[in-house]
Amino acid sequence: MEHSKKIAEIVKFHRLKSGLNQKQLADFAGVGKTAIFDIEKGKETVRLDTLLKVFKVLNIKMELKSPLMELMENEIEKS
Amino acid sequence: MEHSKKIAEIVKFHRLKSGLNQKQLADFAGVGKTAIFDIEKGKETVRLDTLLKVFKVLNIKMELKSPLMELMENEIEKS
DNA sequence: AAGAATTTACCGTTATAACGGTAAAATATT
DNA sequence: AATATTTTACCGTTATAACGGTAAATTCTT
Repeated sequence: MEHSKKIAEIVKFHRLKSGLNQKQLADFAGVGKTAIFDIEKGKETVRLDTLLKVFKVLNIKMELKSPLMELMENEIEKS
Repeated sequence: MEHSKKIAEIVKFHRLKSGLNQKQLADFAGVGKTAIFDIEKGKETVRLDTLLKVFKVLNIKMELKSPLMELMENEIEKS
């Protein structure tokens, strides 16, 4: 499954579990109703800040992982 | 630290470890040089697809986490 | 220190994300 | 089945992301 489809599923699931409709989630997140609709339809071209506002309301955390990541954390703590 | 600053750091670190300059990374990712510059400056308003193209080149994976997530995976495997 | 490479910054142009309004379609409720 | 709620879809407007060009500032190399 592509990334945005997974995001779509996750957002919709969390919204429903929170007992919100699209408009309510939009208002809580401070975005337009269209943004929620688009995200849940798997739109790839949403802006990061829009997505993050929605994640915040739904208590979803974004993590980045890579083989180099622990190496990076070591270098940062040295600084 | 805010989200986009962390993203900025991570992208820059990975780019340098890959031995690429901003233009080269931009070309590999199929985005403009300005996009890399903006991401590394912590711009929040980048588009998701732009960010994901860059992540792909740098072998960075995006994961979403939440308390509800395992519940969701269970429900999906039932379907 | 001089020169080369890279990054930062600004610009004008183009494409389009975000928005709210509206209405039809789909879903849920009674 | 009828009604209410929610979602989907389309629209026109506005704001701005993405882009490449350019040049100044910074960093790296010799």
